[in-house]
Amino acid sequence: MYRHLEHRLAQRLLECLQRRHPGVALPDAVIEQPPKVELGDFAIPIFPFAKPLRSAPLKIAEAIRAEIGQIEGIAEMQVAPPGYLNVRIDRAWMAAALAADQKPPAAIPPGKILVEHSSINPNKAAHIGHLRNAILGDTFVRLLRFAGREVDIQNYIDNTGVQVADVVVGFTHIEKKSRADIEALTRQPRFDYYCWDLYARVSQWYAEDKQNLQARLQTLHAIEDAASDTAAVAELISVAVLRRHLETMDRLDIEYDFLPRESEILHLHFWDTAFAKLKESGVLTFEGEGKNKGCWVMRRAGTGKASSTTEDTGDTEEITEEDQKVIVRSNGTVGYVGKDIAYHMWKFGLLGRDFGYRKFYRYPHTHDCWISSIEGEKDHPHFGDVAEIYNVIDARQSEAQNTVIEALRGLGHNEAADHYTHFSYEMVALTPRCAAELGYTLSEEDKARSYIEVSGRKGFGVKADDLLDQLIASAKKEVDSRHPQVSDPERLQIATQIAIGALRYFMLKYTKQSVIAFDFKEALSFEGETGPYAQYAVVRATSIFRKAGADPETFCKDAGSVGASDLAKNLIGEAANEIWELWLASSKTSYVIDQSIATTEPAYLAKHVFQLAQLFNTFYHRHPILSEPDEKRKQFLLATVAVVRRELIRTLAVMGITVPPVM
RNA sequence: GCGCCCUUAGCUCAGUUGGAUAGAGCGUCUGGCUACGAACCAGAAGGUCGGGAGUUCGAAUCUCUCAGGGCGCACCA
Repeated sequence: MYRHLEHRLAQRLLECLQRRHPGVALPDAVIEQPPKVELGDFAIPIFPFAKPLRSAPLKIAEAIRAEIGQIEGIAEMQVAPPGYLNVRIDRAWMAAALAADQKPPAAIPPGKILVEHSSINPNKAAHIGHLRNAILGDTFVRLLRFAGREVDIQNYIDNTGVQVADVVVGFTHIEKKSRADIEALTRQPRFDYYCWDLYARVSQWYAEDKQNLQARLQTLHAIEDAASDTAAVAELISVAVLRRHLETMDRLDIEYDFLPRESEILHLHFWDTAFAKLKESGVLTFEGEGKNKGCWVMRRAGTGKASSTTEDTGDTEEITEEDQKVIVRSNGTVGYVGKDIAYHMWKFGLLGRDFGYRKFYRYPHTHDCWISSIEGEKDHPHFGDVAEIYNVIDARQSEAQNTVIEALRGLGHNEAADHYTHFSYEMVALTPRCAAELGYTLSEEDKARSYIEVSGRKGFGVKADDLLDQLIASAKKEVDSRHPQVSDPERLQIATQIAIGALRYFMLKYTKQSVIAFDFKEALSFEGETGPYAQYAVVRATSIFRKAGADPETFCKDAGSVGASDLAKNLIGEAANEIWELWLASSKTSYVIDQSIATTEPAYLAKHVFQLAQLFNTFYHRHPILSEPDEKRKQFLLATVAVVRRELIRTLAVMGITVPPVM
């Protein structure tokens, strides 16, 4: 509702000014919130209009106030020095709409959106860095779906790269395991943990003797031949680890629709098709000399002149060696960026080829996750060919991402490039204290740092499942002591919901560009600005209704529970400001979700959820509800609780957080 | 060397398109449970928004500059 009113206000303001001053070019009106509720609900700074209208801000504000006329949902306007127009919402009108859960129609842009996230190398257990990626991506998907968009979720699997090859080397060269041995191991629980340790050992083994790196090269080469035994082993390992990753993410209610794999990009000749187009369009040039002799290269993103300033002749200008990105190596093999270009052409439906598909993993509620395959099943959903994409990939890969975008531009697909968003975020590192707790010896230099980067190669990091286990155990202890009368399975269920709430909120409360310095103490906290804080507010609200013998879901819909006159009586006036703030905050769900999408910043939603919960807790303490003697007043207070509860549950759900019945 | 990002309270971070007195959480100190559950609330202390210059009616926010930190810049992914 808040969003709707804001739009209406902006539109009417513009109309009013245009009527008064026909033909004058005016800046867009900025609508913000006043620092205090006492001042009003919207504040419009009039200063930007002073110059073009050659008049004092206060005078203009006064004129608008007098001439804008009646606006539905707006009660009054006040001019405030030095030049604001403060607008008050018609509180009873807004509250009635909110109580009835009215949703004004919003224009939904057409076209499907593809969100790619997680994309964990299938060679070892997922760690906290991967959790940040998956939680950001999954939350963004939920934001888009809340806004009415159709979304496909993809998780790109690099199953033919060095990382998988390294673990294969570990099994075959260090542990000398047979294919049957490995197959047996993959059936063990948490096979990904086994690989985590083995991967670290392999890195160690390479460091011991550079000759050992020969094994990596041979293995890497053998994997590319789909018929080889090595390829079969790699497939065995990568599929088993991938399955573990899906299980881990499933614990957090994170699901995928499709898992495109690099092996299919290779074997279904996506690259060959892309390569031909890239050569034809001149995006790729062949280097005849220099250090990149024999390679096909393109200009690295962000180097050289902007494409718009180059002459239209399209001559392939010389790219200095420094600015060259090798796409095809001199031995004829294609690198990661090249495969990514082909993949992204496919995403936008620009390649003219498709994957084979088969079912891979079934989520509860009969949702299937599909995986790429060479042959594939006859009937399958249609993937790719989308209007917009978001790639949740950490900030370190921004240059590679931009190179892919530039390749699309070079191919003439500007529209696709414009709808390609690198959803960039910073890594999760460990505080020195946390690293020490994990048993790592730190150099003096490291101790002085504010954070230390995790390293899969060294086996240095916090595994996702371990963190979840710890969170659940910690929450379980609390629930056990608070609710001894509840059955153990139920207590575990509650503890799990709390753990997920804590984890997801923790990963979402930081803005994307902030490096998270991970610390168990903070991550395991259930107090203050945390998920459980918000969950607790809902539990309290639910509890009130339980004791009142009413259903919070239907309370407001039941006709006559709270009449318009009661809303007005309880909401209008200075004394009601505090409760009104709570209603106002509850009205902002769509507004905040729009902002989060437009800025690709889920933290904005997290902040809002916390603020709403905080306002509710304050209200809760100040206003005893069940003991309220005035029955009409009591009904109003209950309606307030019902509305806040509904919006908290809604916004938490967008963050992937559910609320237990008690906690 | 080039490119991107960061520097706000003791610590960890918000601060949306430049707007009214810069905000949270944690920690510290002081209070509040005969309960609509204290995983909570009230209050206190704590800030030259890294330094400097500029643009503007107005700058934590934009520009320039200096200092400090991080991350990229492979025929790796």
